[in-house]
Amino acid sequence: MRYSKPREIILEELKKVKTHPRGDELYQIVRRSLPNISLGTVYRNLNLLTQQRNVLELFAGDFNRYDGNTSDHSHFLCRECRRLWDFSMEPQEVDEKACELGEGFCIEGRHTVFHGLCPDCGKGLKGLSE
Amino acid sequence: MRYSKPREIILEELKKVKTHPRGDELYQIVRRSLPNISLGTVYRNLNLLTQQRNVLELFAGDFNRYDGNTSDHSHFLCRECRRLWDFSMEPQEVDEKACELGEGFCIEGRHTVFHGLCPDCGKGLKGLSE
DNA sequence: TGAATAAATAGTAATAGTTACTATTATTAT
DNA sequence: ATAATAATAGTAACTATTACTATTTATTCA
Repeated sequence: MRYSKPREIILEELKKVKTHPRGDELYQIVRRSLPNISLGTVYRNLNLLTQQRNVLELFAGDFNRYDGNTSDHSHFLCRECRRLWDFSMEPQEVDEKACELGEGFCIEGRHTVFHGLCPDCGKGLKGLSE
Repeated sequence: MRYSKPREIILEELKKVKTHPRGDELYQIVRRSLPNISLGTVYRNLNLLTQQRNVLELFAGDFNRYDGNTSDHSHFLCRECRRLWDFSMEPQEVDEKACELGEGFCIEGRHTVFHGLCPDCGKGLKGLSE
């Protein structure tokens, strides 16, 4: 993969923001540094950076969101306002049935999605160890 | 909320399928029983049923998917084929760094989203206990 | 250096999942 | 039954995302 200035700035700006912007929201941010950047360039590079694991693609709420923080952490999605919060609590620490009113978050449930390669798509990989 | 035949069949059909269909996919399924049903009706009712917690809205992969099984369970998203699998393993059981080649699933990571009400939106609720 | 190459981009059009709208139909209460 | 109104069918509109193409730009190698 070849170096590109737009890609460098896209990653840089994503790492700066604490929220989890959608592609088009990040486009608006990046446009402040690169007024002529194209929306497609942002999306294309977000997909690239996701594949390289330089950014995290979050499927939560309604649209794809991107997170420049690739370290393992959870999120909290409010069913009312649809905001996506960073959430440091580990899944196993939380009694999901209880409304954690003390913390201010009323946790109604959780959903864990593992990701990687399924048996079909991981076949080539499996071959390496055989 | 008033009874409606379409809604009854939408829920019934969703509970039948083992996969996690998108709204439009479920529409195709329901059309076999109700040929005149409208796509908007399927989406509207999926949103309703989600609010009532009769179905689970899954944000994983790329589009909204719906799960008739509201019991607590995880999913596995393949980054290659984008299929979403049911996954019985509990988050805490899995060493995410290891490729679980024995099981056939190569787990590269996980993402947990808690859901409920954030401090702002849960204010009314908090008032009850004060 | 400086062409040759091919990857990446800008700008735009197209795609597709989802929602909004409106006239009509169907459910419920009186 | 009849009134009130929630839900629907059908369609149009919306919007996040992707595809396409001519152009620009980074890299290679003579």
